[in-house]
Amino acid sequence: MPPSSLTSAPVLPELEELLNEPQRDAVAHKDGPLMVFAGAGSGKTRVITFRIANLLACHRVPPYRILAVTFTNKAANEMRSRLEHLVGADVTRDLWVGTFHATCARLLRRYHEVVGLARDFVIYDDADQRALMNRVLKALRIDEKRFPPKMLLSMIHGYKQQGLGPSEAPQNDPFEKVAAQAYEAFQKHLLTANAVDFDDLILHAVRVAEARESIAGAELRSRFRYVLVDEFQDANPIQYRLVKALASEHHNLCVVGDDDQSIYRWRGADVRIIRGFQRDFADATTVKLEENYRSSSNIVRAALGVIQPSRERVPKELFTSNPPGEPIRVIAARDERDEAAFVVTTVRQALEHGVEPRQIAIFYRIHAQSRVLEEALRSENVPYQIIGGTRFFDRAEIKDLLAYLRVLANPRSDVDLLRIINVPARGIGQASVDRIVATANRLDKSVYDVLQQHLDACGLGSSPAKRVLSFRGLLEHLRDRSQDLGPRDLAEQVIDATGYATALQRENTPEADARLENLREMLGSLQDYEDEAEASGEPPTLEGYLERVALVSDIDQLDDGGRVSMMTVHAAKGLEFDIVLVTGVEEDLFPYRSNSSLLDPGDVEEERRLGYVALTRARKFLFVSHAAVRTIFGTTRYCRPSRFLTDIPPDVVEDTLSPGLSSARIRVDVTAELASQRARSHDLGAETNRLPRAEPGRYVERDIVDAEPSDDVPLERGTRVKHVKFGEGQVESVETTVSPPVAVVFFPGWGKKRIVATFLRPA
DNA sequence: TACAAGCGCCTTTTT
DNA sequence: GGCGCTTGTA
Repeated sequence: MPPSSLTSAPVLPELEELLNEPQRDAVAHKDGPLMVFAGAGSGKTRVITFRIANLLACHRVPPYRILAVTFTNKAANEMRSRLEHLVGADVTRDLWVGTFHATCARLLRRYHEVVGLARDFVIYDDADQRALMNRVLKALRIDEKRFPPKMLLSMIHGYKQQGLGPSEAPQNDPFEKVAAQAYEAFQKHLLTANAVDFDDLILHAVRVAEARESIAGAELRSRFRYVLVDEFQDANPIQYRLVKALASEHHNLCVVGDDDQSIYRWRGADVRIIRGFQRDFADATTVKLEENYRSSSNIVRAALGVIQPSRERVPKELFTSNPPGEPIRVIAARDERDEAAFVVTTVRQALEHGVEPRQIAIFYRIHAQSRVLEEALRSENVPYQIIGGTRFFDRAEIKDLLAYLRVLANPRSDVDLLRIINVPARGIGQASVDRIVATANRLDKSVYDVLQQHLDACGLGSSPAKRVLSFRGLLEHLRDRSQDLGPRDLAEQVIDATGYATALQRENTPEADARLENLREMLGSLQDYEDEAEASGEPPTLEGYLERVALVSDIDQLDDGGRVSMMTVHAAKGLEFDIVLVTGVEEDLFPYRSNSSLLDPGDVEEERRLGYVALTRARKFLFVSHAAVRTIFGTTRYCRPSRFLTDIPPDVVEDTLSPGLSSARIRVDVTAELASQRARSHDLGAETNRLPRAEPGRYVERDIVDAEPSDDVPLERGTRVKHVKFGEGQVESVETTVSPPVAVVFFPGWGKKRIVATFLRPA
């Protein structure tokens, strides 16, 4: 359809307030490649949903010809529900809205034979992959010490993201040769098991879509008249290839994103893809949304201060018409407990002033920080919920039950079968399992086939063989039942007939009770699935449930508004709150640096973007805290305030002391130090991100007591102090970024001296 | 075979 | 500090 035929159509009124006229035309009516740069808080999701709604409502594009891809289920659900509001559920039902993986899975159920899979293939998660890789290494006699499975899997992951098959994998050194060998065997086993991993979902779909000579390929390339991608800055190369292929016939590829919010480089996202889109599609229209409707202008300015030193960003001028609002509060705390005390006090005050808990969020860089915060909140009876963390479907008992169900759906899935062959314990030991697996490898059969037809070839003793036979009988029984039972009832049968429930009841411990409770919760999740399937007019099937579970990270967090939220900054992307508290804003924690590795400039850039994401989540109040001493992973370290703090313009900041520091017998004036650090960095203009610089081995591991000043006067600029050798002097400045803290003191007759604070006494 | 003590490691996380 | 994996012992 030529662009001109679209432009005469009307536009949904809601789009008017968000965009100026040329932007509106482009988003609502324009065909061809379209790229929308949407700054934080600028209404990104609104733009993409309105484009879809406009295509449906004003241009009469059939819904099944539109594909909208997201990265998370949450984003997909949200988009779908917004569209239901705009154009009605009966229209949106036929839209293709989903995550990359769910969309590919759906396509592959249709085109499975093109890539050699059966229709009922199963999806392996990370743990399944590890189990499979261990088996592959054993069979190939590869030394796990020299070639850690984790590293091989990550190399394979890399190849798949580049679209390289086993035969195309590089083989330049011995390591790569082993990796290529493992890759080939790994894929062979997946195929035998009729299984795919997450990367394969995309990769297989790309293979189908790119196949020049195939009917399926041609069909797929012309299937979608409009393809839209949300959060495009998170795309990895293979995902980009996929959407390019899917849009190759109609050229209506619309991508929406913000390179400043690209925070998933470590999992393959390549920010250069969004930055290079205009180069790849010379005829693309670019729209920039630069007005932030979310945050106070102080918050916007603070966030801009953090992102601006970034070197390679696409130029954008984020602005807001909102009033300045409250200053950003930067809190210097003594240690992580003191920081947590500050957080709790602040949250309580907000709640007492009538702020709803759902409007308050506490962020941290890594999960390990959450425990101390949790304890503090719990002791003060502040209701909280943790978003993310250990996932329901990662629990052992849930994975066990799922493994049973997956074996029933697809008996060839060896990883699942081996997981449950002796769970609950039924006397089939490692030795027996090894023999069965060796036989399967030798005959090139699945383990299930070996149990069925080649048990005598395993060379088992008579009593192990008897037990294996009884396990085989159990599986047969359950497979029979799976014919006439719904997924939920079948799962209940599994829990009973396998003796799993009995084994847990016999344990009679709180842990076992919790596991039973989790199993019941999973039955609830099966029930939900059945109800939903019936409501949408589809028959509930075991396969349907398994696919859903494989592609959903968690049972949807019940979003009960009565709790304060805690989460990592990564989990916070896409959310917004009136009050945000960002904790642990210290060098080596945020930006994060692991014990071993140095920060390369690319890492710092990504951490900087992460900082930008954190700050832009706040609407009205923003608190940023750092501790002078932090115990994490069992060791205590001295911490300097993050370089990002010095990038926040000083005039939007108000420095604050934590409860611990303001009541300390001696006050080491951290805030004054921070202020002077900030003043210095601003003298240097745009180079602010250079200060202070990360260096290896900076942390001193020492007993925490050393950090606590032994004196009882506030030690800050102007304080009169006495020193054993130099006599009386006056403090000029205090450095708390070194440990123990050091003061620069002017002693008449001696001049300026740097003195460790503990050697000073009040004059 | 099963359980317990010991070692080593440590982001972020969806799907 | 805590989890997962390995090794050692009953």
